[in-house]
Amino acid sequence: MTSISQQDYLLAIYRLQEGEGLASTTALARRLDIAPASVTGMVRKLQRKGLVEYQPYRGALLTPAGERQALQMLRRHRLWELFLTQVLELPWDKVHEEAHRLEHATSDRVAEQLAVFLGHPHVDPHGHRIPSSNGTFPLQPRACMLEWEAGQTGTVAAIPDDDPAILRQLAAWGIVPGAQLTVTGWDTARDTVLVEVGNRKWTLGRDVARQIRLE
Amino acid sequence: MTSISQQDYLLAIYRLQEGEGLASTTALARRLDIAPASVTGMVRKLQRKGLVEYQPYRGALLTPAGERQALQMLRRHRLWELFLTQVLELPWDKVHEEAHRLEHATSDRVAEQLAVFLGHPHVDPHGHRIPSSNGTFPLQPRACMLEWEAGQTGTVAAIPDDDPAILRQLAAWGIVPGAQLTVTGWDTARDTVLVEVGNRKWTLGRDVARQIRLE
DNA sequence: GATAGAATTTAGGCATGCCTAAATTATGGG
DNA sequence: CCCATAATTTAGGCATGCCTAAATTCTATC
Repeated sequence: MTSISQQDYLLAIYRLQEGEGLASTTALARRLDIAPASVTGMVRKLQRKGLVEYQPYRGALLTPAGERQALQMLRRHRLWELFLTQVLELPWDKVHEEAHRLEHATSDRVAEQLAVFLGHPHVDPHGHRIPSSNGTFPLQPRACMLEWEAGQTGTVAAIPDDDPAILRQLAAWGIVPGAQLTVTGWDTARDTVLVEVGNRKWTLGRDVARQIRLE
Repeated sequence: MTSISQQDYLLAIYRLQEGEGLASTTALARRLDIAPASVTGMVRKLQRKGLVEYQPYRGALLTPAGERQALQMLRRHRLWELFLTQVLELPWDKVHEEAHRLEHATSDRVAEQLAVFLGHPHVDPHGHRIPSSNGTFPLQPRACMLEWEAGQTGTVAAIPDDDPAILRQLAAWGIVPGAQLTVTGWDTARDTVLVEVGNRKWTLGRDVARQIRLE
C-alpha cells in the first residue's frame, strides 16, 4: 500500500519532473518541507516498491507505476479544488490546502462519482488540466510565460495554486484564467517579467511567471 | 494535535458510552480492531491530553473536551454519508467506509459549507441524528427496538450503518428509515426479535435490533 | 473467602517517517 | 587539475501506533 506520505512524494516528484526533468533531493526537500536526509530514505523506499527510479547523488524519476499513482492524486486534487470552489464556495486561496487533505481520503469510486457530478471537467479553478482517470491529459499543454517574447498578448490559461498569498495577489491584479494579458518586457537583472492586464502594468517574479500558462 | 487514530478512539468511546455508559478496553479493542494491550496505551495517552478520563481495569470516559471532538467527527461523518448517498449517489452500503476516511480530512470550514450545501440536515441517510456544530443534538432520542414490547408498531427511525452486509440485508427486507414495522414477538432463547414489515416476517439478532431506533 | 477464568496491563519489539550531525560525493572557479 | 562549497548520503535517534507474550487484577462461582 502507498501511504499518504508516499503519495505526496510521488506527486512532488511528478511536478519537479515536469519542470526540471528530474527531481533532486534538495528540490524535493524544499517542496515537501522535509529535511534532505529524510528524503533520501523515502526515495529509496519508493524505489524498492518500484514506483521510482533513483540514482544516488543524481535524483529520482517516476516509473510508469509511480506516474500512474501521481496522476491519480493530481486528478483527485483538482477535482476537489473544483468542487470546493464551485459547489461549497470556499475562498479561492484556501482550496489548495483543503483539497490536499481530501485527495488522500478519496477512493476510486468517490473520485469517479465526483467527476460525474462536476460534469467530467477538464480544467480546475486555477486553469490546470485535470488528468483523466486513465492517466492522460485531455488538452494540449499551454505555453509557459517564460517562453513568451516582449509584446506578445494572450489569454491566461493557468496560474499557480499552492501559495494562498500569491494567489490572492494575482487575483487582485486580475491575472486569472481567461484574462487577456500582454508581456510588455523583461528585466533580466532582477529576474522579473513586466505584464499588462486591463491597461494596468505589474511586475512578476520569475518563479511566479514560470507557473503561469498562456494560450 | 489529535491524530486520525486518536479521533477514531474518541468516536469509538463515545459510541460505547452511549450504550454501556463506559468504554471497556475489550469493547474498544473489538470495535477498533486493535489488540487490547494497544488500546490501554492509547487510552493513557488520551488521558494525558485531557480528552479521556481513565481508571485502570475500569474503563474510559470522555471529558467534555473529548466529547466535543467526538461529536465533531460524528457530525462530519454523517454529513459526508449524506453527501455521498444523495449527491454522489454511491451505493448505500459503501457510504460508511468512504465517509470514515473523509471525516478525518475535513476542516471546520469544509464541514460547515458542506452542511450549508446539504441544507443543514438533522438526519443522515441511515436515520442517525447529526450533531450540530455546537455539539448538541437537534432531535429527541428515539426508542431502541429492544425496549419495545410484542405487538407494538412504529416507524423505523434509524438502522445500523457500519456493516455493509447487514445494511444490505435490512434494505432488502424493507427495514429502512420511514418504514412501518411491528414487533411481533421475542425469542429469548435464541436472543432474537420477530418483526413484521409490509406483511412479511423477519427475525433479527439482538445486536442488530439494539441498533434499530423506532418512533 | 478461595480460586478459576476472563479482562486488563506491563514489557519488549517493530515499522513508519521524521530529525540532526557527521561523512561523503559532486561541481565549478581559479 | 585542485579545492572550496554545495549537494547528498550515512549514522544514530525519536515519537507514534501497532504487535505478542507474560504478568497482574478483577469477578463470579462454589
